[in-house]
Order: sequence, then C-alpha cells, then structure tokens
Amino acid sequence: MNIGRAAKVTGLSVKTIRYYEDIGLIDADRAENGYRDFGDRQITQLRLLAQARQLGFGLEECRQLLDLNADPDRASRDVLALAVRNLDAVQSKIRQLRRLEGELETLIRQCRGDDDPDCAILDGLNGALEKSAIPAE
Amino acid sequence: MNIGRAAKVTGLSVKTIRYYEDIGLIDADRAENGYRDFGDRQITQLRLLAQARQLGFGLEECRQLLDLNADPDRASRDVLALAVRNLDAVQSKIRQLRRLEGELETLIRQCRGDDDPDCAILDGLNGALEKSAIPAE
DNA sequence: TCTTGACCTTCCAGTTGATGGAGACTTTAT
DNA sequence: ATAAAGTCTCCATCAACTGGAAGGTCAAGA
Repeated sequence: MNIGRAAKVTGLSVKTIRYYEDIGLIDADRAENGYRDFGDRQITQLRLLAQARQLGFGLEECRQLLDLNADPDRASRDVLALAVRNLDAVQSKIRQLRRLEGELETLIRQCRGDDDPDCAILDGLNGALEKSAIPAE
Repeated sequence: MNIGRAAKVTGLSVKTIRYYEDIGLIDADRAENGYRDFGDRQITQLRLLAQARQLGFGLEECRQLLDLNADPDRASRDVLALAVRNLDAVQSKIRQLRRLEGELETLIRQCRGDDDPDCAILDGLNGALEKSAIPAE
C-alpha cells in the first residue's frame, strides 16, 4: 500500500505519515521505485497513532503505546499508567482554561462595547499589576 | 530601567522581553553602552502584554490590544470584539478537552490495570477505526 | 507515442511562543 | 584587581506538523 492509500485508510495526512517515519515512530518498506510500501503491521501502527493523538497523547507517549501494543508480555498496568498521566494533563489544561474563561467573562461583562474609548477590559489589562510590591525604580 | 529590572517589574523573563522587541511588539531605547533602556511607556506595554498573555490572548491579538490601548480614539467595541474572540477560542478548547477527558475516562474505567497483557485501552486504540468504510486494499 | 495529471520523492522553511546556550562585553561589588 | 552578575547578539531547539519547490514515476487517453 503506498502512502496516499495509507493516509486514506488511517485518516492521517501523507505529510504526517512521512513525519512519523522521519522521527522513527514507524518504519516503512520501500518498493523498487522508491515509493514507501506499508503493510498490515504499519497500518495497524498508524491507526493506533491516529487514535492516540486524537485522545491527546503526545508523540513520546505514542511511542510507548506502540511498544506496549507490540509486546505480548506487557502489563495492562503500564498502559493504564500512561493513560492516567494523559488524563491528568488534560484535566489540568481544562482547569487552567476554565480559570481564563472566568476572568475573561468578568472583564467582558464589564465592558460596554460602544463607540466610547473607556474600556473595562483595557483597564483590567493595564491595572492588574499596579499594586505589585516591586517598585518601578 | 534596564532589561533585568523591567523583567522584575513586569513578571516577564528577560528572554521574553527581548523576544517581544525582536518581533516588533515593543520598542526599546538604547543606553550608551548598548543596553536596552525601558521607560514608563514600555513598561506599561510590557505589563499589558504579561496580563493579556496570561488571559490567553495570542501575540497578534496582543499587538492589537497594544494599538487600541495607545489610541485615545478607540471604540471599546473593538476591544470587546477581541476579548470575545479570545473567549470563544478558550471555550472551544475547553469543549475539545472535555470530550477527550470523557473518552479517556471511559477507557481507563474499563482497563483492569494489572499484570495481564489484556488491556481495554489498547483495544480501544486499536479497534476504533476497524469499521471504517474505506477498504484496506 | 506523447502528454497530461495524479502520485510519489527529498529537502528546506515556517508556524507559536518562547527558552537555552555560546562567546563577548560592561558594570558592580569586594 | 578580580570575580560575579548582568547584558549583548546570534544560533539552536521544542511540538507536531504543514507548505512549497524541484524533480521522478505511473496510468490513462488521443
């Protein structure tokens, strides 16, 4: 299967697949004309990559997932640990974004949003550090 | 005020401030020894940058915020629009992450996490695209 | 047979928002 | 006088790709 077909069946882009080979995440055989040739094993790997990336796993974690997936003697404990670590990261990003969301909403509520230059948002952005303990000079 | 002091009073790093000058977000005077010299205007800009970045504004939006802040004839409507756009982006990221969170939690719940190689997480990562309409060859 | 178009190849650059380090200067403190 | 700390510029790196240029290959139609 050449790379365009592999892209279609995995949902990844051609560029992305080449990139994954580049960084050693997968390997690809070559046909006589120099074209990459993907077999079942590689397609399976690419599919796992596509799924894991969609679930927010980083490429290094994907590498570990591929290793675990290929290892018949793995312990599901190790997979679980990876997934939990990823979940933690996702949840921590969510918390951070929700904080931002709240602060933005507060500012937005206070801004009249008309032709006038007075703006609570800019006031907030300008003033928030004014009470800093660090003297200006 | 030299760059180290500017970093302290704004909460940005020295590297970051140089970077902001580099990309033309701020300008900095130079002292005779070649050191950057930041006045009140620049410090104000840097503080606004620090705040806006913490609220998730991208650097291009920060540029616009600086412009609006410097323009006495601005309309607060324009600031509001920027803030709303940013809020939308934040909320859309939150939605996406929550979807991931849910899917991860489902997989994690199903994985026993013991010495056994059987793993619901890997099953999920491997199997999710099996029913794809696109034939393998 | 020729040509057109769709693939494929490699390599280089750019994205976002910085951060790290090398090597060289200046300033400050002891 | 010397050492430490601060500053300068320039180059490289991170994630995870994406875009484009320049060129080779392949299948189909006139």
